Order: sequence, then structure tokens, then C-alpha cells
Amino acid sequence: MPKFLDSLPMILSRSLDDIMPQYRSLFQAHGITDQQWRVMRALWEQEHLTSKQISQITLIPAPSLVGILDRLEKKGLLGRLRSVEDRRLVFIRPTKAGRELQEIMLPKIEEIHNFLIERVTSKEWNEMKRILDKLSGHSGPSAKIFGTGN
Amino acid sequence: MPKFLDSLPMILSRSLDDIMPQYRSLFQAHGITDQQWRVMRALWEQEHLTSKQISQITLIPAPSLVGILDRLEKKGLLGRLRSVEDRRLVFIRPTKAGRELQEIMLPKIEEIHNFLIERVTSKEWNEMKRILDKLSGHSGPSAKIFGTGN
DNA sequence: CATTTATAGTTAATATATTAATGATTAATA
DNA sequence: TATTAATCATTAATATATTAACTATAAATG
Repeated sequence: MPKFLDSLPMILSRSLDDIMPQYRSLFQAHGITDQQWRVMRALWEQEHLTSKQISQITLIPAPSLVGILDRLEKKGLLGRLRSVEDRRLVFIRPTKAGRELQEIMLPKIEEIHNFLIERVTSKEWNEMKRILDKLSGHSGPSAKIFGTGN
Repeated sequence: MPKFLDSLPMILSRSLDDIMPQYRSLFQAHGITDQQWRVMRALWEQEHLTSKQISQITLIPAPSLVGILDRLEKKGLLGRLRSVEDRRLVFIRPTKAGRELQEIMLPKIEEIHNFLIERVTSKEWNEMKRILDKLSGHSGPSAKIFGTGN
């Protein structure tokens, strides 16, 4: 295999390209996009999040999030509310329709997830996460010495 | 860890978000983007590729590739040439400037690559690739029964 | 208290992803 | 051979990523 295809970015991109279509057909069936689902999903466990928090949880960059929230708001799936204590903050909450969508989609999402991870053993799954974490620099010796501090 | 963050898309996206900045600063220093480098890199081993082939190698979707090739052509890093045998094909070739950029950048890219994989053992690196391949459905029993045929 | 500094959300400009459709060309088939 | 089907590159429309800059607000500091 040429080295190019064996680089970490290409390996990860290839995996994403392989698995995302299996999720995407579900997203499309419900009229939302990958990133729009990420936001709705983030609101499942905590339905009182600021834009900043959603950005951090979903890994969606803040400038992208603005438009995504706009579209989800227009679809009636969530609402924005500016904080009164700190007027810089904007709280995001799912609407009734948003919560209903979450409840309909979550089981199907978990089905896909289970279908995927059934391809490996529980040990392999954990190994993969551990190794990826090391590659990201989140563990190992250097991680304890140099921290980004974010 | 909440289940959301433990999904395969989020795990892979997180890893990409962690490692790409290390490459990106190099790309920026040479005035190109991630995807533009992917194309130039693909032309390293075979400098006579069609758009279709580049799309497959780089995982860049064909419609995106059009603009990327436009910009690389405008920067004088590659040229397009329509095939005479099959006039549907367009051959892509790096220019002299393009080959020079490849030669300058490749060693630095490999430096970053080595820096990253030094975080894990050779065994772990291969394990990770094997497990990701299984998750993608490229190995294991099902892969031998159901093929996409593409 | 006045000024500086930091933070959250946003806008702007450019590049890329996604899906569908189109034009030109070639291959397959009646 | 005339027609149909398939293929490659491309365009179009919408959504998102990336970087820089900007606004409003709050915190820190002199």
C-alpha cells in the first residue's frame, strides 16, 4: 500500500467515508443533516446548553454552528434564548417537536451503532479507542508534560 | 463518557480534529489547503492520473474535485489535458512547480507522520488499522458475503 | 471608576461536501 | 446501424469548514 493511503488522516477519513452513509440515510429520512443531528443529539442528555457548549460537545466550529442553529430553529426543532445573567450567552433548548424527533431517531441510531460495533469484539473496540487516544496525544508521556490547557 | 461521544463518528472526528492542525500549519505555510495537498500527494507516485482516479485515491468527491483542480491549476501546480483516445477523460499532471512543491513538502509531511506514529508501537498501529478495517466492513465474515461491487 | 482584557456569539470571505442534474462521449444492444 | 445505456467531467444549489474580524458584554486591572 502506498504511504499516502497509510497516513493517519487518510485512514480515519476512509473509515468515516465507510460508516457515515449508514447513518446518513437515516438522517435524510428525517430531513436533517449529519451536523444537525449532532446538535439535536447533544441536547438529549442536557437540554439546556449554550452555543459554546454545543460547539465543544459536537466538535462543530462556532461559526458553522450559527447557520446550523438557524436551520434547526427554522425547522422548529429548537429555540434560542439569551441569558439574562450573562447577556453574552445564548441557551439552546429543543422544542416539543425536537424532543419527539430525538425519541424517534435515537433507537435507530443505536441500532446502527450496535450493528457496527458487532463487527469487532468488546476488547478490540476498547483497544481502538485507546490507540486513537494515544495518537491524538491524549495519553502517553508527552501528554502529561505538554498540555494545550484548553 | 456519554454514549454520544462514544459513537464511531465522534471518535473518528475527534481524532481527526486532534491531528489535522499539526498538518495544517504546514499546508498553510505553503499556501495550500488540506484537500489541495491530497491531490498533489496523489500525483507523487503516479503523475498521470485522471480526475476519476484522483477522486478515488484522495476520497475527494468528484464535484468538489473540480474546484480544487481549478485552484491548483490557477496556482500553476498542475495542468489538465483531455485524453484523445477517450475524450471523456481528463489527465492531470503536476507542473515543474508542482513537483518542486511535492519534493519540499513530502519530507516534512513524513516528519509529522513519524512524530504521530511514534506515540504508539508498531503493533498498536497495525492493530488499529485492522480494527478500523473490520468496523468499515472490509474484513470479517460479512465482507466476504456481501460486497458493494464498486 | 476608567481602561484594558477576555469571552460568546456572530458576520464575512473563501474552500469544500453533498445531492441531483447536465453535456459530451463511449459502450452495449436490439 | 440506430438506439439505449453507461461513464466522465462538470454545473447548480444548499450545507458546512476554516480563518479572520467584529459586536456586545463581562471580567480584570490599574
